[in-house]
Amino acid sequence: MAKPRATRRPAADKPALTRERVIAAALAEIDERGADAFNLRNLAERLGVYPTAVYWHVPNKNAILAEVVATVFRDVAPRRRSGEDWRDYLRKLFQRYRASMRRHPNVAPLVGAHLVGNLRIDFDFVEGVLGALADADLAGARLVAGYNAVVAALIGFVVQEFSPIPATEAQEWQSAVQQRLLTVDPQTHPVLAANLPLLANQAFVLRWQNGSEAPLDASYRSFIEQVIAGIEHLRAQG
Amino acid sequence: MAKPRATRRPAADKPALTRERVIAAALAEIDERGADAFNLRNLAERLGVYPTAVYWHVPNKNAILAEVVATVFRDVAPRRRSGEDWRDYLRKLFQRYRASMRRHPNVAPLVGAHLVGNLRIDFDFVEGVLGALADADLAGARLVAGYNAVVAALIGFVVQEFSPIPATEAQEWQSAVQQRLLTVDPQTHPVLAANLPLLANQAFVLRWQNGSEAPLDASYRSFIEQVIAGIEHLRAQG
DNA sequence: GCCATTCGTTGTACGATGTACAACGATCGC
DNA sequence: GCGATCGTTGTACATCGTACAACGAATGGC
Repeated sequence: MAKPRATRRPAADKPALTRERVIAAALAEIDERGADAFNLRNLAERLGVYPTAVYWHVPNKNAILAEVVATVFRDVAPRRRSGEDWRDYLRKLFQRYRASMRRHPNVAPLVGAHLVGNLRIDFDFVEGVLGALADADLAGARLVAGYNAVVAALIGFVVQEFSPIPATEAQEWQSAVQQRLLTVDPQTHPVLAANLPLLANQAFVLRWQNGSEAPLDASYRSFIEQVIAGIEHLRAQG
Repeated sequence: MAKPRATRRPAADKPALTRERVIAAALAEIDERGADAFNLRNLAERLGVYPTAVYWHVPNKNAILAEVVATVFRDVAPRRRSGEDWRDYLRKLFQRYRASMRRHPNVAPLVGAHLVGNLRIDFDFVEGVLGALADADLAGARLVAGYNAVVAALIGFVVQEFSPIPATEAQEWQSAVQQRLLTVDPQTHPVLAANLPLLANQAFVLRWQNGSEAPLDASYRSFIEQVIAGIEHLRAQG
């Protein structure tokens, strides 16, 4: 649907509804209210339009969400500089991906949930990763394995870091986790008990805030190096 | 809500509604229809009960979903055998986690989406990972970094591997991806183009089926070794 | 410069869904 | 036996996605 060959309404009073404006407004809605609370009526209200008007530009809600995700991660993949070390390229890619997510943390649950919308077949992204790994002398099955590892790691860490707590349960969740942590039994869980202060709110599963409020910067930096070490291991083996 | 000190209805004709039966039925519903299509009316129908009856045993829909996820991953963490190499322990944990997900692939989107429900503070799981890493001589900040890396990797890969395509769009999606792959330009995306046959349906973002239909066994096996190599790298550095 | 056509929006409507709430009956402790 | 409590029935409502039918405004052909 929608073949807007030219702006129809030159300048009535509203700035003319376009697919791009719909997506941009949707992203703004999600940023402000969260992905769960996102709905078409609020979106329409923001656009100053009836709810069903947006259906002219977009087939359905899911398409909007997919488009929003694609927008957030447009141009994450850095251009490959000739002669650039593949390690540096991966470092840059990981940092940029996380930076994009940090700008719009509320889209995190949308990214993790579906195959659809996972970087919707962004060939530049794929080629970026593959090119780096090819430079690391990976080919064939090892190239595939390396690629899947990088993508899984990249998306996995960041999605989990920034996935938000459902707003309605935020306070209860916070104190529930904190209380739970006080009940750790040093007999049955010695390492956890011994490292509680270090882990509390700084480790997956043991957090009560997400990456927006309690970013895992140090862990992520280390994670990138671990991923690279994993690739080094992969290329070293037969 | 719900302090069933004893089975109230001994054996009228229905087998008595309990929290456990509600969760089990919810899991069955999700297995059959997918997480998106899950709703309380179908759940109630399966239980032979009015929709609002389940509210006696469970506060709301989200709680059901969280409980379902917890059920699927109950006892994923293997017991730590004394003297067992930490590498072997991690290998086992990774394989068991994936096996659990494979049994109930439709819960994958629930796992990825929210902090809540992420292995809902299963201390045994946490202690398992921490214990293995402590055996690898990690402590302090490096222990935290290793733990976060392992959890992110573990959940990230498997969630993405098994996250299902929304059923309604399955066929269109499949052919859309396949067609898209035929348009790859070897000039701008040489590595991708050269490896298309290897990557098609076997690599993230380039798939049209999920892990239930096209499992990434080889990639996952390699991934586990890469994670371990990452940990080795972490312990080696200052 | 008029008019049929197409585009984009306004309105209306409906079915699905989560869940609040008030009966109401069955069961159990006494 | 009887009152309190537990668990279920039944009703109701607000919210949401989206189908569908007008309807008006810009446009291009004449």
